[in-house]
Amino acid sequence: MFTPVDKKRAFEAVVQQIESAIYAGEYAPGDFLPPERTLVEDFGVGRSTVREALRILESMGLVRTSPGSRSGPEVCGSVTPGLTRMLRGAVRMEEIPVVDLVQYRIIAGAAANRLAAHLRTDEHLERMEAAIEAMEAATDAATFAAADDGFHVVVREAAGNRVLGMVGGVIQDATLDLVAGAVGPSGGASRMRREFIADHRRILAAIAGHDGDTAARLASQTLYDAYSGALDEEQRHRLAVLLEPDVRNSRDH
Amino acid sequence: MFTPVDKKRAFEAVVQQIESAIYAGEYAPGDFLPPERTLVEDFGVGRSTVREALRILESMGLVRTSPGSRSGPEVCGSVTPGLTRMLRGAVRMEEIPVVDLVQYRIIAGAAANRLAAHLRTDEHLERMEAAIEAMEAATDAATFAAADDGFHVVVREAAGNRVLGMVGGVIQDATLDLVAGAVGPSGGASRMRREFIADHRRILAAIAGHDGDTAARLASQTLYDAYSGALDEEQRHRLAVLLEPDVRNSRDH
DNA sequence: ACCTAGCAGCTGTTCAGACCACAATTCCCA
DNA sequence: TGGGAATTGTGGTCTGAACAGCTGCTAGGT
Repeated sequence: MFTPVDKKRAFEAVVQQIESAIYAGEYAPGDFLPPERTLVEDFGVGRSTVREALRILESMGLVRTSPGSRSGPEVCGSVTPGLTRMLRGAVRMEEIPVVDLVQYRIIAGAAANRLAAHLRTDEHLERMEAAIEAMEAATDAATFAAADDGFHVVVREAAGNRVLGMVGGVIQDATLDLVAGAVGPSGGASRMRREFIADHRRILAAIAGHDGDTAARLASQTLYDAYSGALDEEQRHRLAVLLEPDVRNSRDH
Repeated sequence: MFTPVDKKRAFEAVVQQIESAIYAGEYAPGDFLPPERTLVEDFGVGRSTVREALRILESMGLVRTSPGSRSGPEVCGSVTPGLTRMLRGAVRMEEIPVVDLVQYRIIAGAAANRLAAHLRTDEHLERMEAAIEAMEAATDAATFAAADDGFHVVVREAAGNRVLGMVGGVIQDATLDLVAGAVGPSGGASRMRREFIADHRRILAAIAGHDGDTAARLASQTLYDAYSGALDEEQRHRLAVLLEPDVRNSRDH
């Protein structure tokens, strides 16, 4: 019946006020908050309180501070770096298994490719083609992974779903080092890499042909092939469930 | 050629050291960091620097501080609440169109139901049944929406994917007021509500029968039916794309 | 008139010291 | 032996100060 009374710490109240102001649109990305010393007067708190609040907002990716500015902390638009950082931390804390990330990529990737097949413009196709050519031209694993990254960015952009785009980007960033290690172990063994590129060409062809089913299926399969090597049997099963429709209805109960 | 020199701020170095120590397992969840004043001596920095670092770690969900403790900041076990909080803020700030949210719910809901059909336990089924009964017993729209919410929570839990669960929860919260307005306009017109409940029963039956395909298809259709009334023709098309496999390959190019 | 070097002011960053509120611990007295 | 009061260590807050970096203006020279 009783709601727990929130004994707010001062800096939390400051965080909430600034956060609300940003979410309410009073400060657009690129705008500047008042300087710290002004915020001290406005909020009626001490300097350290304001600074701790700003540190929190900065770690959330809402604002950015840089010395020498004449205008105060800058409100920045993208929160994704902070999200990526925290997600990586969650993975490192073993709070989120890697297989969950891969599974999510398969789910979201299939949907994004399906949507992209319906909604893509010719400009998207050109950029996908450019990304594939960058993959072919890559000499080291990092560049290759970055090019692959670029391809999927364009796909998500073509899909036109903001949630899919934002979350997908974060998950992709968090798994970036995985794909680098999985597909291209630096020099040699470029067969897997060529196969990987060929997969992307097939996906591109399906998207170009407005064939959402094929694009989704190929994208899922390619992701599965790229990551399955690093997973054990039970984890692979959890991924394989997503690849093909069930053919057995209420059989294995 | 030259890489930008990273002029670290003092508190960032402190954050990194503590963060690494936690990730390295030197501090297990439940352990206590040294008190602030001790950290001041260890790092050779001022108290405010240590405090700003602790605020960042706290906003990431890694540590938790409470006044009066005799042991210092506590290392938290779960980073997920912080991640969820930040994701929720990001969704709010991005001003994501409603159709994108619904589209995402269809995508993620289908996948979650498919996975749940394979991985659910009997306990999950009981809780889903309880949620449906709560929907039947609901008298006002808010309670009804909350019960529906609870059903999907169990489904995501049964699906066993942390990312899907977390993102799905945030998006569901963002659309909670929508379903309340769409399905049950308070009193009267309970036909739509009964149909909605019947849909959930069918989904539950499919999950109980390990029929992932049917569960996914029903879940997508139910969501579409619930929300499509609030959308215009072009938006409905973007949703309908996800409902059934393409039967037309490279036809409408 | 134009350009440039230098200066002043504002910004964030860090430090030191002090005080308060709070909770756990300890100690003393009934 | 039990309970309450004093102690102690903790986080939370504030103040004042000094420093470093950037910006924008200004004064000087060309």
